Amino acid sequence: MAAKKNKQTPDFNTEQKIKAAARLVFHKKGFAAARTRDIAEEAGMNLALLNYYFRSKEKLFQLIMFEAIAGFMQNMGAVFNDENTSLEKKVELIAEKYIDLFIMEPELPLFVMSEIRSHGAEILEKLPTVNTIMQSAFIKQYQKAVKEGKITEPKPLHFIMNLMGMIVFPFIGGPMLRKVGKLNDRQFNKLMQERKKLIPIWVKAVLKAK
Amino acid sequence: MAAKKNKQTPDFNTEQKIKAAARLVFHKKGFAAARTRDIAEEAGMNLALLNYYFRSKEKLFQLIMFEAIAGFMQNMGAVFNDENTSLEKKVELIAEKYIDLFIMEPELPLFVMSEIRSHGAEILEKLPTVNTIMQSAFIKQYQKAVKEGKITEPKPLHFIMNLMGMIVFPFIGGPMLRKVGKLNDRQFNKLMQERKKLIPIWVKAVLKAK
DNA sequence: GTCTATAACGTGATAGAC
DNA sequence: GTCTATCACGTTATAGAC
Repeated sequence: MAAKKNKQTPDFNTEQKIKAAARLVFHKKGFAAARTRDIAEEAGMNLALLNYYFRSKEKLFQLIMFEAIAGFMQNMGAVFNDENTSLEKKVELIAEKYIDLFIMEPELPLFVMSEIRSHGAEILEKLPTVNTIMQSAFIKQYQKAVKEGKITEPKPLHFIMNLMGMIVFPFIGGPMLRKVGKLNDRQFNKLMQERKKLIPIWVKAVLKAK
Repeated sequence: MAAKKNKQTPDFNTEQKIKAAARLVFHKKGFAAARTRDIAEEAGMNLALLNYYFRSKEKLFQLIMFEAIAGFMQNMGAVFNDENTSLEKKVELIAEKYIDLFIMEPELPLFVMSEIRSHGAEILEKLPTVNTIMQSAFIKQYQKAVKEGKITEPKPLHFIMNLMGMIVFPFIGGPMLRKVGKLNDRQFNKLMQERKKLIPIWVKAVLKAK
């Protein structure tokens, strides 16, 4: 605390400003379409600063991408592997955490999926969770429930596709859905809030469908 | 029929070759990351030909984009507006047509969604169906079923999100899902084939969930 | 119609003054 | 640390020979 440093830009320094601007522009346009000049302008400063702080567009992108992936992971991993929560509870937690995340950063899902398409393997390598999902507590619980006849669809992958589809698609198709339903941002977000409660109910019905 | 023309490249002319190559490259990389040189090389010919036939990268892209959108539409529109098929039948038709389409062109959904993000409004204007969905026979049937107590969720938009999410997400997240489930292309496509039958069943369960 | 060579331009990155 | 000016390079597009 004490006294503020007597520098020109006190609280949010330029490095943070550039990073915030980079996140915005990269998420919105993707790596290839984003121009370093866009980012500099968005940050309200000169292009040269970007290279001064981050060396290159590529380096800056890696940073933003890593944080985006980390955002995806921190939710997933812990929930999936917790042996002390039921399958139902896990679904509730995943729906709630992801929808909250995507309401805050609506461009995140499409950004990550698009960049995986381009940079493919390199990015997927950085997702350790991806390799462990099929051994998680979640999967074991699912398979147990199948054996006990509580679930009709035997393949957990179908279930994951359904759950993630219901959660992610509205954000991927956001612009189109706003147009279809003539929704403004507030109305759209309200729908997403509803889905936090509804998805677990729907998913439970799917599990017992036949 | 008669005799073939005595030209060098008989059946598939260069224009078609370039278009096919452009579709491949644009779908895979998106507009910004795609280079005209990539397209020319993919078509097995020189860069100059591309400009000779299509004037510019932008023009060629517009063409590919338009066809991609048309692919989306021709399925949608007719099915949604047919007053002589039941709600259940419509779901079956949509699931089947879209999954067949996406198995043939797996990059299509992510391509269209990504480019809508970048080019936004301009592209959505070209989707007349988008504006008419909420007045379609499909929606009227849905609302009627809600009134009759056959459906618990009153908002058709939630239903559309769920249906499209289940259909589209596996292709959007294809690379990730292959990794998660350690699936090769054949196994992945087999899963998608299964989903053609399963999605209508699941969706029916969702409609009655409470 | 198809090619090679090159022009015209946009973008990422750096030099150097302040 | 921050700016302006500029370089270096890759990419789109075109000119012109064949």
